[in-house]
Amino acid sequence: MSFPAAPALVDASVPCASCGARLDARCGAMADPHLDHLAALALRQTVAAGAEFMAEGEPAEHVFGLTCGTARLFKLLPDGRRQVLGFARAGQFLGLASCRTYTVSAEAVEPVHLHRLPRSRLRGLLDQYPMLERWLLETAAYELSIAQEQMMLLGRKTARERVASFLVGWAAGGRPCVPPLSHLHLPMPRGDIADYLGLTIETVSRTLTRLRIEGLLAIPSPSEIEVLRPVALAAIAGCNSSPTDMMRCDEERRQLHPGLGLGAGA
Amino acid sequence: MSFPAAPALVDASVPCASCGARLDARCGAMADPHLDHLAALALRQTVAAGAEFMAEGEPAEHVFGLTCGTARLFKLLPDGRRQVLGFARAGQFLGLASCRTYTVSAEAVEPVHLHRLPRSRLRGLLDQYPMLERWLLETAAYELSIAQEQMMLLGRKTARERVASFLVGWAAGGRPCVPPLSHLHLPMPRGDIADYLGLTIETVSRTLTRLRIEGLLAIPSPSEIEVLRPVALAAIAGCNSSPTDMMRCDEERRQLHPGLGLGAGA
DNA sequence: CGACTGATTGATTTCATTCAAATATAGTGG
DNA sequence: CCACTATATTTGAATGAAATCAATCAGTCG
Repeated sequence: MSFPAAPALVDASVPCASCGARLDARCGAMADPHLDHLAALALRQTVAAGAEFMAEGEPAEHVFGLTCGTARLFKLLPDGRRQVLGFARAGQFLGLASCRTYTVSAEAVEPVHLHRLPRSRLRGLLDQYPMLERWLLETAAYELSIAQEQMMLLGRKTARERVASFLVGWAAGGRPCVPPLSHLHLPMPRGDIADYLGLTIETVSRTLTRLRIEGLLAIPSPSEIEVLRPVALAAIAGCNSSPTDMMRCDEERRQLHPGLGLGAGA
Repeated sequence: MSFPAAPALVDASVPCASCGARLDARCGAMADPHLDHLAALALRQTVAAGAEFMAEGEPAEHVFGLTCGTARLFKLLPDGRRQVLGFARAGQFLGLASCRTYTVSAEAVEPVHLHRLPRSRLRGLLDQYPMLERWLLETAAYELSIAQEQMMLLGRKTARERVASFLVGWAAGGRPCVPPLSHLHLPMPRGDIADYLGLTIETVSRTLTRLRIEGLLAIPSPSEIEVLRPVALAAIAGCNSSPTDMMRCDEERRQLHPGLGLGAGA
């Protein structure tokens, strides 16, 4: 709806906008040897900004591993209302559905590099590398806890709290490692943020403006946000999903699987 | 908050309100041989209505398998606002957290029978039975898709659509098998439903009344609801999460793991 | 039978949405 | 390089759906 008709998948010669890498380069994620093997079996692909590469209801024939860029995961209601379920970044897996068809759609927010692995091959890999299955299980459990935190946000938080939570989460997000960034780059438009937070574009904009006026943020451009008072922002976001909690949680994950930082996918 | 202080865990001599079974009986779920083995290693326990048996933030020392009754899973904000994440019924697993502490709390809505398995033993079982891990992974992926559907509901549906979705989901829920029941028993109070749908008690009540006046429902008592026009109700609920979709999805799961019908847990 | 809890109904308020307009930003072709 | 167009964002005013505040009603239990 909010986005132009997908111009289909695109070739690889253009360097990735956010990391400069090309198709054959890996952007630093997926350092685990099992995942190297997995990557070797996968097709590499570049997806143009705005293009859909996974569609709710379509046969779930592949799993995807993002190596570069940002994607939005979403569902639509018949009348066009959209819920953005999360933003996937380098290192994340998509398409681990439990049934024959995808349950969510995914589009590139900015040009995305990904590995496309046929589901049939994944089955074989799982048999070959039991640790991979354990890792996927932990990842799925982690995704679930993220989704539950978002349910808390959508069901019970105010607009102000939602926007603050989003910024705090995005700051900690891609690199879950300490410390949360104070300068945020938001590659997605306001409409994506609104649909992620269960708000409208106008409310997101107004709320950001208010946080700016109150001196918590600076907003040099719509896609660049400077967090001036991170502690105050985290306080508004609510004690749950605080950087501290999430970091501790992520820390444990990293000890199990060094070199990886995963987030919300499906 | 909304519930009395948990009167701690209770002994086993009282028969389960909803199934009549006692501690040593299994209520028909967990027919899979691996799960039989799992059950043999677990402590059996009865939890009184209103009692909390899993607490967000506490060390995640056990996983739980419900054999009888209904539990609510929830998270709290510091100021007491509550989000109910789901209702667990017989056959569901709880406590498959990705980090050292539980990320959600669980309370019995009505008296609950459960198996309490030390996490350390689960680790061993996973090594012993690779299929169990695969099954858990599929379950987690399924839970995730349920959570995403709920995010759609919380972020983008109206009160009317939320209540309709809840009723449709509950009708299909416990027994995902066809056909959805027309007579629903709701063991949880209105406050639980409100906190599950991101609404207030009053709005839930008003909405149910309106659906009753419009001839879609009959409400002989607060906990008993008769669905008079299931198709119309499903239409209000929205095409997504329609009985048809969910049933197809569940059907696939059942082919993989006969004798089990799992739902939303964490 | 009162006292208590949970559910329903009513009156009013409020926060976010909707409708509408202005402003900023990015992209394109002359 | 700049005017011009299209798109995204911000801001403003009015509306509305659900929340809040406040009784009333209906079961339960000692």
